Amino acid sequence: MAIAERKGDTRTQQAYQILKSLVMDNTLKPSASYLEAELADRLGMSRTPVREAALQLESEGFLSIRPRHGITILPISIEDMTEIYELLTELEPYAAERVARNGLSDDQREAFMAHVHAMEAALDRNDLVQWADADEAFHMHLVRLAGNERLSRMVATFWDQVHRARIATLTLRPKPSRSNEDHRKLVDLLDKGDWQGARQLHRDHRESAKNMLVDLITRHSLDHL
Amino acid sequence: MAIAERKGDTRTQQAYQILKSLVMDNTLKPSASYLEAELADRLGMSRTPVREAALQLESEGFLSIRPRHGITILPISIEDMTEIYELLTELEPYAAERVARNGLSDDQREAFMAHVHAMEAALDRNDLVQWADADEAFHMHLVRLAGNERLSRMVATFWDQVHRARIATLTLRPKPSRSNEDHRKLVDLLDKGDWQGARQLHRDHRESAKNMLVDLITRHSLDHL
DNA sequence: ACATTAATTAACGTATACATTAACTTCGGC
DNA sequence: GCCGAAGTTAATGTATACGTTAATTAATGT
Repeated sequence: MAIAERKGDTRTQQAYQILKSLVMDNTLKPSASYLEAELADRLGMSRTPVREAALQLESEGFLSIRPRHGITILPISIEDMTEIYELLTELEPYAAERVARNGLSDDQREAFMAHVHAMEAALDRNDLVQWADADEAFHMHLVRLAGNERLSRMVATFWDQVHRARIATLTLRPKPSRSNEDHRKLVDLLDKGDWQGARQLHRDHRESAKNMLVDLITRHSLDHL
Repeated sequence: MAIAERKGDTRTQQAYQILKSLVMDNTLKPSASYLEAELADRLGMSRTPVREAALQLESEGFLSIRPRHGITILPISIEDMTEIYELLTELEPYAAERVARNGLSDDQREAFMAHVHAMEAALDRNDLVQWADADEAFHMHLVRLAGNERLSRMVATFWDQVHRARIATLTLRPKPSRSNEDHRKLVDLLDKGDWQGARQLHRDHRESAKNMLVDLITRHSLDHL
């Protein structure tokens, strides 16, 4: 069944969005291969926009186009996770520092707190997927406020790349109540303009997230998600 | 005149490499627009590979594809420079830390020193372009040794993006002899495993490079290179 | 002369056609 | 029964064809 048209104007953009979401929500399976024609069929368009979208997604690390083997969805290895989390451990604390240096407007603090509340509410409901969404929204809000366009795009891509792994490990990890606290504290430090504190707190936060995840994946032998 | 074939296997890859170098060496002028057909002609191929390459280059920030206005080479604004240098100021010191933590093999130190010597020799000859090349090679060597593939790619793209601006300002800036010293010192710290020193030194190095360049561009009203 | 609208053009987005070539299959030899 | 070579298939890379639509020009009315 062809998937409904999407807002994105050109077919190439549609293909990009749809394919990316199919990869991220695990509809297209990691390590599996799909032919251009196959995907084109599925999206109800010709190979051209699919190819263009696939090239894009390849350069962002979601899949690999191999001449006779089709389009292969790349599994997420521990090495990938490590690389990405280590970079996020540098980049997000930098964002936190920047935001703290600028201070928060009322609206901005509101937005942060809205995400924190969403996280807490989701956790109360035991809705881990919602929690993960709110968590991601919080982090992206932080990064966007840093005011560096390229930083935002990079961080967004990294989060997208590890999205599958995060979701997959959601039920295996301990309840992230500690994480919620951290977020509250961070907002406080940002608000106070304590950039050193904010940077350090967020760095620790990222580092323990990394350790937790890598550990989890190793212990459960979940390489190549 | 069509440009000679290049090693890259597929025409799309060729187009990517050639277009990128034409942008970087200022053959395709910033702010100027070129039609797909025009570029295809120039490269002696059809629009298809040119389009695919252009999409790639657009996502890397080298140009912008606007429906009826052709492919526009993006000029480098002060904001771009600032964004990029600030990110490099985070990312490269991180690389320095990683490398220092691992220590240097003999080969690795040799490679570093080769680049330092190339920089010094170029400076003696007053060959600023060669100096800039060696400088870039040094930094890329550092980043690659950090062992994070994604980090290498990001940093490489950033250097490529500001390449034009670096070259353009080369003759305006003071002789970079201080910079050469810094590089020597850095190799020393990396070798000794002093990761904190290496990180700090390199951070300062990056920061002053940023300030120098931004200052230069502002003073000479060179926005949008 | 200027503005508004219609007609024209041409660049792009997309589909399709086609040649190339790697993968697979089949067949024959050992 | 297994290995290798020739033949076949099919997926890709690339060119090209084509319809759509924005920009431009022409035309008309005031």
